[in-house]
Order: sequence, then C-alpha cells, then structure tokens
Amino acid sequence: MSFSRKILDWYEEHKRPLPWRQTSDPYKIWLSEILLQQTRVAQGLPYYEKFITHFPTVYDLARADEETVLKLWQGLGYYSRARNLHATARTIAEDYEGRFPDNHRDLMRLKGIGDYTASAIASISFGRPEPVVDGNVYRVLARYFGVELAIDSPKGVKYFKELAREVMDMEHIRDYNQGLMEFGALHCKPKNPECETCPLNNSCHALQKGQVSTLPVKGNKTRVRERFLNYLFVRDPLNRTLFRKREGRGIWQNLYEFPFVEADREIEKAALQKEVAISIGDFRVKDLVRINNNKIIHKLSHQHLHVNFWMVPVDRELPEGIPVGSLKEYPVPVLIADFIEKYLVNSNALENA
DNA sequence: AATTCGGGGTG
DNA sequence: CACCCAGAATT
Repeated sequence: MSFSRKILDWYEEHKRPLPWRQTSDPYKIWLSEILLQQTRVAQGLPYYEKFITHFPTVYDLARADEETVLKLWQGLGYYSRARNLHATARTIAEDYEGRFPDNHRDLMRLKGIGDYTASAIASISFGRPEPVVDGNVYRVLARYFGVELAIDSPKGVKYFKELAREVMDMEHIRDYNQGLMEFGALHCKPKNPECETCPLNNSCHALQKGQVSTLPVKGNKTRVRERFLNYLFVRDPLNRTLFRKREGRGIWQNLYEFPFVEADREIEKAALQKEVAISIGDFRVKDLVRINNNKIIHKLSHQHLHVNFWMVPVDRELPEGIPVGSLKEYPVPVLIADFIEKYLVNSNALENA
C-alpha cells in the first residue's frame, strides 16, 4: 500500500472532530490556519470559537476596529497575525467582493499568507492539488524518507516541498493534507513517537536505521536577549493612570502598556527615581514603591524580560489619565494583563505594597 | 541567509 | 531546562 493511502486510512480512523473540518468555507479555513500558525490546536481552538462568534463572516471582521481584533487575540502571541488578519479581511471585503482567491498564487499576495497557508487554503477549501509542509510534515517526511537536510535551510525547504508534492494524493488532497499533519501531531510525535503501532513501521527509513530521535535535522538555534524593564504605575488622586499604545517595531506592536524605563541591567531605586522625575515632567513625584515582591522574569522565545512594576504617586490630576477600572478594556500583553489582574483588580495586594 | 516576531505545553 | 507548535515578514 502506498504512503498516501496509509496516511488516508490512518486519518479516517483517528482524526479529531475539529470545527473547521465541518466546512470548506474559505473564510473559516483561512481563520483557522492563521490562528494555528506556530500554535497548537489545543491553544488555538478557543480563539477560533471566539472569532467565529464575534465575526461570523469576513465582512464582520472587516468592519471591526483593529483594537477589537487585538483584544480578542490577546494571549495568543505573534500579534502581527492579528493585524494582518484584520488587514486581509478588509482587502477581501473591499477589493475581492468578499470572496477569497481560489489558488496558491493569488492567496500568496494577501497579508499574513505565506507558502504554507496559501497551500492549505487552496487545497483544503478549494481542492487544489497543493502540498502543505508544516512542522508536522517536515518531521514525518524526514523520518519516513530518511532526509537529513536541515528543515530550516533553503535547500531543505525546497527539497521537502518537492518531495511533499511527489508523494501527495491529489485525488483526496483535502483529507490527505490534513491527515499528514494530524498524523505528525498525534502519532509521529517529536518525542516518544508510537512506532510500534505505526502503519508505516515496515517501510520507515528512520525506524530501520535507528534515526527516529535524530530526525528531522534543524540548524539555527535561537539566541535569547536579556532585557530589563521598569513599568511605572503612575497614579493620580482620582485613581487614574498613564497607559499607552506601543508603537514602532519590536514586540507587542499596537498593544497597550504602562510607561516604562528600560535599562541595560537591573536598576536601583535611586537611579530609577531620577529617570522618573525627568519623564513625568513637572509633576511632583512622591516616593517610588516597588509593587512586585518577587522577581518577574517573563520569558519569550527570543527575550527574557526582567520586569519590575513601580508605584509612582503624583499629587494632582493627570490630563491624559485613564481610570484604572477601564484598563481591562485594552489589548495588552500577557505580562501586563497578569499585573492588572493581580494588583489592580484583586486590589488589596497593592495597598500592602 | 538570519532574525524576529509570544505564549504555553511537553518530557 | 530545551524543544516544539497546522509560519510569515523583515533585514
């Protein structure tokens, strides 16, 4: 039996009943694919339900404010996906009469849609014979065919894409593509793959050669940057505070946060007090008080954020102040959401600080 | 060709 | 702790 036939049979027996598998509506397929980029099904699933409920059609999403979209996306990470999702919804509504392109080339022109996602939508929604190559597919193909090229090298990317095209079943492309990914996610797992019960175990190259634990091969390892952030919870007599949209490049673009002082190392209270006196301008700043008792190290893929939150009481009303009670309405990074929840909602922790 | 975009689950 | 996740965009 062929490779693709075994994948299809396995999928028929083991597939999970996920909501985007009940339809071929390109809007829903597209939404699910954007949500699931670099994201596990279990983590993305509740967000899919939320988005479909709030935005049943692409027009509903196009009509929304970006801030509303970011708020719904809050907690999922890689927020450029949300911004691009919103931008593409508007493109589809305004320039495409609400209909998604039905082929790989035209899908690729839309923001947030790269080679993988274009192939996924073209095949799953429109039945086009396009192979998908995600992290799961890299693993299954590398092991089964014994490919030792690094999956994150240009040669590797090209080779795996061509290999995937050669072995796909274009007659059953919807189930084949989803089945191959599902097989990688549930059976041919990164660690402890279940080779004993694998339908491919009599012809898997890695299994015969003892390479299951060394394939696939990956090249670049990520370097982590250490950063030191001091967030300022400036509070005026009316319990208003300063809250700003994060602009420019870098993490958390267009999300909200408190003003902050960044240093190249852990900063002392006296030095910070000096900085704060400058940045708050002519406001009289009383004593700074560190709010968090324990060290906060917020870990991202490429950054370790060493964070302190400081109470900065000021003696008169802030013209740009926002009521503390309304902070929860803004889209914020998890780090800020956790702070608000811990110190500003269940608030007695703050009074003890 | 390398880096940089989050956050959470896993072993 | 390191690794991984239905990758894309930028440099």
